[in-house]
This record gives sequence, C-alpha cells and structure tokens, in this order.
Amino acid sequence: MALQESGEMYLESIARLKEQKGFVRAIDVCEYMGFSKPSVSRAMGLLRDGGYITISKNGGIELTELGVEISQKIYERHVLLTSFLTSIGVSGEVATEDACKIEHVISDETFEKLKEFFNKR
Amino acid sequence: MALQESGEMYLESIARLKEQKGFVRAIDVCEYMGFSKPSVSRAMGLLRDGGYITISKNGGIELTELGVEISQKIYERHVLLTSFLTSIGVSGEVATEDACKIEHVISDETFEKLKEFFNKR
DNA sequence: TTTAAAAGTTAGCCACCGCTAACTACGCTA
DNA sequence: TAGCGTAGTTAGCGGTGGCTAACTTTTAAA
Repeated sequence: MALQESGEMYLESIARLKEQKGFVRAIDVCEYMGFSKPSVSRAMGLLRDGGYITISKNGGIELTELGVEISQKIYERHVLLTSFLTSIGVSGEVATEDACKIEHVISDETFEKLKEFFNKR
Repeated sequence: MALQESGEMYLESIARLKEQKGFVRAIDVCEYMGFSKPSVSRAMGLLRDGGYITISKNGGIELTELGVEISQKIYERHVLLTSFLTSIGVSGEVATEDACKIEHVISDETFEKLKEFFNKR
C-alpha cells in the first residue's frame, strides 16, 4: 500500500498534534484538519493497516517508526519550502498553503537540490 | 465548473499538439497523453461543456479564448519551473516531471514571485 | 447507578478520473 | 455497394477521499 498525498497529510497532522498536545486521538485530527469523524476514522484505519500508526484501546494514536520517518520527511519539506517561498517574497499565508501542496508532489531529487540551493545563497 | 488539475493537463496537451500538428482530434490526445479513448472522450465533453474547447463535426478540437488563456498560463509555468529546477541541478527528466506536478498546484502569487526571482538572478 | 455527552464506527452517498468491453458512425477501398 | 478499419461514445467498474445519517461504545457527571 503506497501512501497517498492524503495519507501524508494525516501523518503530518498527527505529528504536529503530538508535538502540541502530547496525546492524539482521532477527534483531535478531525478538529485540526477540519474533516468529519468518519473521514478521519477511515483514514486512521488505513494508516494502521499500512503500518504507519498504532491505535491503543483508549484511542491514543502513535506514529510507528515508518510513520515518524514519513511525517519528518514531509515536515522538513514543508519548513524548507515555506522558508524558500517566503524568502522570494511570497506572503506568509500563501507560502504555507503552497508549500503544503508542493511538499507532496516533488521528487527526492528536486527537494535535495532545492535544499542545497537554499542553504548556499 | 472549476477546472481540475486533469483538465489543465488536457488543455496543455491540446495546445502542444496544435502547435506540432495544426489539427487536433481526440485520438491524438489519447496517443499523446497515453490515456484510453473513453477517458479522453469524457474529458473532451467536460472541457466543451465548460467552455474551454469547441469540437467541430469532423472531430477537430479548438481551444476557446478561455482555453487558450489557461493552456498558456500552464505552459508558461511549465517552462519556467523546468528551467528553474534544471538551473539548481535537477536532472532534465525529473525537472520536467516535477514541473508538471507543481505547475497545477501553486498560486498565482507564488508563480509571479518565482518568475521575478528567476529572472533577476 | 443511571444517564447524557463525547468519541468512534458502519453504511452508504457523491465527485473525480483512470480503465475495459462493446457499441455506433464514418470514410476509404475493393 | 459491401465491408473493413479508424474514430468516437456509452455503459459500467475500481480506487481515492471527502461527506451525512445513524449507530455503538466509552467516559464522566448527576
């Protein structure tokens, strides 16, 4: 099961919530992402089946090693893309929005080159 | 009817084919994009209903003013993004591939800033 | 302990956008 | 003119990924 863009978004959100609140439930993801409970419930099931998260009996969601790896990858992209866009004059809000979209579609190669480029200028 | 990413891809392909061959039919779009006839047929119907193309009795596909506008916008993005990615060291093939994805998701603001940035360096 | 709110799941809808199978429509050639 | 090949359409499938309605389960308060 290859992770889709939506799956990456969910993992990223779980990681952010984990940072902010320590304990993450499906309902927290609902509020954070603005999606309905059934949408999140299904997504959590898929992420669990894919080995990206575990869900304990009390509803606590934890990222697995694999889940952490992916969420960190996406977060690193998010931060760098946002910084880059802001640095060339894009307004904060739009930079964040566009970074959110670009981070899921670019290849590893493009990201690495962009990172080198950004860090050298 | 807001145009989806796939619609933009179709318009861009039609524009490229128009340039190359002068006359564009659905079957040409099929070959160019690697999609089946029914997929293209449906897409053409939607683009026609949305006012982006016209289809004459002999099957010739023409972009409307709106269609031209969008295909040019996407093409301009494609060319600039490919140049930019190549310039920072991304290989030709990957640059084209990634440009193809980014071109559909970024805002006007981000594109304009990137254009300014790229032209000034 | 009873009950009500909060959390989560199940069932099923819709839109997007690929696909195959099978049909129709058209035009060229024998 | 019959028939074949090319082009295009219709019908329907499958996967992603939102949604509501309605249900069950869990938790917490009266």
